[in-house]
Amino acid sequence: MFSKACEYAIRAVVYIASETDETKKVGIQEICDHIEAPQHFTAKILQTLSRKHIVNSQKGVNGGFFLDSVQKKKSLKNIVEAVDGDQVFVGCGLGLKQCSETKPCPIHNQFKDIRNRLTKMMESTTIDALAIRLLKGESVLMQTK
Amino acid sequence: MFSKACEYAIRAVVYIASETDETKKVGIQEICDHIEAPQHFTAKILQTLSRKHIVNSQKGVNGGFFLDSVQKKKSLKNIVEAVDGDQVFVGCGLGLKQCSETKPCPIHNQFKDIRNRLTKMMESTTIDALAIRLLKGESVLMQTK
DNA sequence: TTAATAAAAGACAAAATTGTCCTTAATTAA
DNA sequence: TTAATTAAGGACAATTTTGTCTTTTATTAA
Repeated sequence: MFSKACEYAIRAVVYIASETDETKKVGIQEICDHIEAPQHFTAKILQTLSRKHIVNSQKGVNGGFFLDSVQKKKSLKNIVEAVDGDQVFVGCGLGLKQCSETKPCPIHNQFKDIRNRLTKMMESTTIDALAIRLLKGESVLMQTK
Repeated sequence: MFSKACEYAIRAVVYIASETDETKKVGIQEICDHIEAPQHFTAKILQTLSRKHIVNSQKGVNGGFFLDSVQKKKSLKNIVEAVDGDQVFVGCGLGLKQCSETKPCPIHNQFKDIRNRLTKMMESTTIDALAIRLLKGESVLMQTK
């Protein structure tokens, strides 16, 4: 469904949201320790997200990544689009470039419904909602406890 | 969502279903011409599907690929599982190996719903239903007209 | 039996994705 | 101002996916 990069991105952002605000940051090492993701690869992904203002970063002593209150209100869809693009939300299920209502692929209508539901789900799920549940211990980000 | 291999697989199988039966076959060249897929790559995929009895194949003069009436009644889910495996139907949205009801990832429930709907959709969509619509001109398999 | 045909199979090659390592730039505490 | 710290950035490597080409095997029509 999503690329590895996108999976790491969502996990990293939710973790950052759960641990930071305008006054408190976390470093890449701590992030990756808590989401079990490759450090340098994840750092690259967070660079992208930082450039797109989905996360904030600060270099130097006491630097790190953080999300402010505005960023925490954003939806998961923003993260996915920043990392994987929008094909998962709008693309044809069979990879046809010109799939449309007038020239539909064989599964056009069925697939459109799934895609639209996925889109709505990702739009209506906010980063902070997930961060709060994580803090309550109602969800996990690591493969192994 | 699906790999390129899986997209080609579905397109190829629907085309084969629309053109063949126990008495009539199509060759790999004709298949690929009609679904705009790379010939040798698609041939490999069809070998896999043939080994898994999702399509039939016959070597030699007047050989080719075909689907019998039993195979045409199968669902798309079989094709996807044969090519991409079952992760798209059962895997965690964030790539956690140990995501479960008791240790859910942050989007576990929302994602499970999407996954289940996708599964049902692919289970309830049969190859012959798509082949029939294709024959009626109600859907297309090519990128360009 | 032979020649033609068509899928199977294997060897590669290209491209994309994933992952690692090292250097650079920015920041701050001392 | 200096040293320590931390993200940014670039180069590169490994792996996976996608795609191509050639040879082999099976089948059948002549």
